[in-house]
Amino acid sequence: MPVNDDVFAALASPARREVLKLLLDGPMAVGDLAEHFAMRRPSLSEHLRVLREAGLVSERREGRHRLYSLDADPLREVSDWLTPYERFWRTKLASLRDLLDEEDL
Amino acid sequence: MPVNDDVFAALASPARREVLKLLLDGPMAVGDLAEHFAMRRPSLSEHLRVLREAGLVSERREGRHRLYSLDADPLREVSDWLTPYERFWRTKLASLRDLLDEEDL
DNA sequence: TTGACACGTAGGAGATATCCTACCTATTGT
DNA sequence: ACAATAGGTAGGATATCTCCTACGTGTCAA
Repeated sequence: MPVNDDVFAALASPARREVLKLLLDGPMAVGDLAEHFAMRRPSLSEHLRVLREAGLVSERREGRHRLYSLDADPLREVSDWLTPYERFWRTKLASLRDLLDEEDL
Repeated sequence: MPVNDDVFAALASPARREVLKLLLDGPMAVGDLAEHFAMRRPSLSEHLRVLREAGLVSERREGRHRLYSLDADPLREVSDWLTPYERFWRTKLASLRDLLDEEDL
């Protein structure tokens, strides 16, 4: 139930978060993903490996392509991890709204 | 509005996530925080610096103590960042429920 | 005012991350 | 069968992380 360290570590890289974002539009082959990055493909492959090992993406072979798709379960765990912190920003928002309400007088 | 890279980088360390967890119970001095860790204090100071620069904690000097408190705003941004991924686990949960419903026949 | 306390900073060692080039494997089209 | 395509692996250079010890700074208490 606790979030695996690998998930937070995987999310620490902007390139890997960008991969996840691209996969929001559906499965994508490595070559198509690569077009969105300045790095060489082997570097992207490494990022994909990190994402795979964190359980954030999965791979399906389709002919000579490899389609990567989003696996969001670990992100749900991150969301759960955030829960105890919610009240800390809820109260901030409440204070702000109170402030705005006063302004409205 | 996008999450700063520093926030995800800060969250990548289990020690730093543990600090955030401890601060859920309220502001704490460095010495009290240190009791929960095997590392030496200078290492903890470094982690606190990373958290500070990510805007996740803030420091208040109280006599010769320094009280650290949680600053959850960046975590709200992480929560916002997660939003587009929600439907990916929502549908998973829905599918699971459908499956269970069928089992119940 | 002087010693003890609470922390931070400096600097360095070792591990890990991130990028690269070169090369290997598997699949497809001809 | 063979060249081209898609993508991974190997290995290395450099940067960054994470920990350490040693030391500096500010504050309090006697």
